[in-house]
Amino acid sequence: MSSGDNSETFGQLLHGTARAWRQKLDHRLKPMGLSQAKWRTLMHLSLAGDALTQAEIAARLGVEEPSVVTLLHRLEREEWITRSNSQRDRRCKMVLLGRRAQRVIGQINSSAETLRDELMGGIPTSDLQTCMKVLARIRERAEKTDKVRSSSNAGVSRRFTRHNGHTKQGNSILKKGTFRKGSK
Amino acid sequence: MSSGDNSETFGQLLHGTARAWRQKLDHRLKPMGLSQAKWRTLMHLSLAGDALTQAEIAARLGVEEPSVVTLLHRLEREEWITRSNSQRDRRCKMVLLGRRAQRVIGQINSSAETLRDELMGGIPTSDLQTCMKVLARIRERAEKTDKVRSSSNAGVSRRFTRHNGHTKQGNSILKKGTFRKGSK
DNA sequence: TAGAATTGGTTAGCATACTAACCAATTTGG
DNA sequence: CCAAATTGGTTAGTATGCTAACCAATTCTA
Repeated sequence: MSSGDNSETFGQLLHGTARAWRQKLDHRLKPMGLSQAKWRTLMHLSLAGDALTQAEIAARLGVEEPSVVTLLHRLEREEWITRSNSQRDRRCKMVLLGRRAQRVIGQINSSAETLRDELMGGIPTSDLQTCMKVLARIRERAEKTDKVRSSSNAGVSRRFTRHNGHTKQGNSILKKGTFRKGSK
Repeated sequence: MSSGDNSETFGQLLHGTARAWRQKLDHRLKPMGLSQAKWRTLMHLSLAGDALTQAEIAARLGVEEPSVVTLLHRLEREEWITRSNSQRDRRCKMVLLGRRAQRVIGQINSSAETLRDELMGGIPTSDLQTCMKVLARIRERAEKTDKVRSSSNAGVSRRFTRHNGHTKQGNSILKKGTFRKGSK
């Protein structure tokens, strides 16, 4: 019981605010067939002005790659984006804004911007800056990986678990690990 | 382009911070078989010190009732809580902390509190207060229902859609609406 | 240059939250 | 008192995000 034990925890407030904002934006973008997640993806593609790989998109969105896969599937199905194989690296798929997106991207962004202004308008700039400073500091700490104490068994255990055995091809040799935990 | 066009939008920062916090807490609570959503539910039950209805829980968590249903199912399956029918109101289910939860609730809360201190420690109290003030103001605005302009057709359209036709019993008469949008 | 490690992408399975639509029970207004 | 409205809870379907495990391609290294 050290710091914020007033009526509401800082964490509650933080999450509640983020949730309310997301909900509001989702609601505004819905008539255009979008949502916050989709809009953010398109926005980053638009900002980049160029094709991006899925890994780059994941990094910019701040989410994991598997999450991006489904997201891009939906965006592709609705023809917001196009995916093609890279020439230089056959592992990569290059993601491009489709025509449909290019046409309405401005309108979409301005919706998000209007909301931003509605929500933050009238709040003193210095307060906003303080707030952002605090948030940035908290996020920075939260993103630091917990000291994991991986002393004894590092990459050893759990090598034969296979909780779902979907070995598409008949390979019988396990490739072992490939851990990739704190990628960055 | 009025307010926050620096390197990162306020919204991005807000969501990123909330996400990082949640992830971190989930990670810490995982060894105890919990997650943020579950922990918050147990915490509110513990604070109340008494049985709560599902609607009350939803309100305190700040989520919709259908979300609570699944959440409570999981908590019940894992024996963190108990549900029983209310005597006074046969519609209600009273939710109680199970023994398992009562035993470890303190430990769980202190985990969350430790994290809170780690993330917010060293930040000037006045900065934190400014930040909370800003967040509260933003949330308040975001939670206000968008003026919906429901002038012409209010409860009329979309009455025969039935995108999923799961009429458990054979009733052929539609009960129509029961809208309940901005309940509070 | 061959094997190991890394990197990009995917699938399966799960957690969390939503909306729309529904039933059952209770309250309310004529 | 009875019909209408409201309230508590549920189900179906979907969106978004995660981790674990995997394949294919590329890069690194001994």
